[in-house]
Amino acid sequence: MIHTSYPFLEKIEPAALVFLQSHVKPISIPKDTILFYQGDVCDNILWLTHGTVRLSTHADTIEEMTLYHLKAGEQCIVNTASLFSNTPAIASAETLTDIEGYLISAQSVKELTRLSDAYQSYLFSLYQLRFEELTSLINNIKFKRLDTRIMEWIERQPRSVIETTHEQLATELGSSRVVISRLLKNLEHKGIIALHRGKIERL
Amino acid sequence: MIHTSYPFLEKIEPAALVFLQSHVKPISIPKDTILFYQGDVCDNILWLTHGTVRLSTHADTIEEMTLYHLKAGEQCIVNTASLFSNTPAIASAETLTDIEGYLISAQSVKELTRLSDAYQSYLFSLYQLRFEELTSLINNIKFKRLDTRIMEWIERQPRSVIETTHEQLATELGSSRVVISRLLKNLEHKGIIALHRGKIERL
DNA sequence: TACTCTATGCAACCAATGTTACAGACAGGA
DNA sequence: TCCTGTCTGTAACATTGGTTGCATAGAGTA
Repeated sequence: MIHTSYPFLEKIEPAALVFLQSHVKPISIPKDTILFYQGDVCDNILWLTHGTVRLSTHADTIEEMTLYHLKAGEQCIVNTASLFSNTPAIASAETLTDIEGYLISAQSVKELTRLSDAYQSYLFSLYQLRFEELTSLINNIKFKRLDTRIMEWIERQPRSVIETTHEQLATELGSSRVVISRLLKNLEHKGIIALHRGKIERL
Repeated sequence: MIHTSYPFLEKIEPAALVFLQSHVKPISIPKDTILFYQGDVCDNILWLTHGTVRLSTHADTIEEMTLYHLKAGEQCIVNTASLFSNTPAIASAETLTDIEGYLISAQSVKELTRLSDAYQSYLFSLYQLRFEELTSLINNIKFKRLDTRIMEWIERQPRSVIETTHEQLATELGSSRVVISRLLKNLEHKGIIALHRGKIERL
């Protein structure tokens, strides 16, 4: 039996729900696990109920940058796109926390899509969300300076004391540790933030 | 009566087809027309049957860059996303050629989505396509040098003699004319291309 | 031909970001 | 306490791309 906050479950058709109950598999995965690599072809779908997953792309080099974060109630679009069109995933997925959720096989997901309009429109709305986020990311990368992007990132965080290292922020924004440290120090001099070991404090 | 190469029409349900025939409006629009601006809320959908439309974002400044090109048989995702969720379009659309197509009102599109599974999966596949393109664009902007991006752009063009100005290529790639000219000249010195007025020749 | 508009070339300079290399500070465990 | 790994600070330098300003070349037309 599924216990989850997935939004489409509220509207799901009875037949689809019955189908689902026998075709999902609960799963727990520890922090810092790679779920799939950019280039893999996915053959099942993760429904995340607890925790966070980070999706990132990299080019030929080691450099990488975060595309978006997957949160509870969301199905990963990269995962979905790879599975449905049987093509290599265009990003890598890595757990940022211990996570819990359900696994659904490719076959079951496709069957569910046939059975449930509610599920289809859920997928559709997810695509729209990610599409907007990616476009906004392109705008940021292309037109905004890195210090501005750092500030906006800081302001997006829920708490004023943010537990992160400069290194982590660097991979999040697709930059290097040294550059981030330098710009953070500037922001501190301007009195906008305070820096501590492993923490950034928004003032 | 609709005459078009839209792929989902081959599989469309009879009832949906009947509905469609009385709810689309043929339209012709000249070259270099803005269809909508970034920030507008779209209230109808364009089905493009002839010509090309360019979708571009800009930040606060005048700088802009091309997100993707819309071709015959494709429905614009930015248009769709804005219409369905009633939110501002995240990009601007401009005709690159004279275009022909059909206009469908917001209401009719929503009705069509209810009536037709074929249409739904068409939309779905379009989202996947654009999603992959955007991710790849992010990768290019972030990790590739401009001369590489120019070369890849040149290689994507169907003919070896490409009719474009440096200025046009600059807005396509989100750069400036001077920089593009400089890098093109380098590529010419390396014997990769030849430059003529208004033309770039791939060697 | 002369005029004009557009496209291209080029030089000098600047700003943003990345790289390399090293030093010092903090925290936890032996 | 000492040791070790991690995190942060900082300087010097390289590179990419953007900007400004001007010169010149091609193409069309009066």
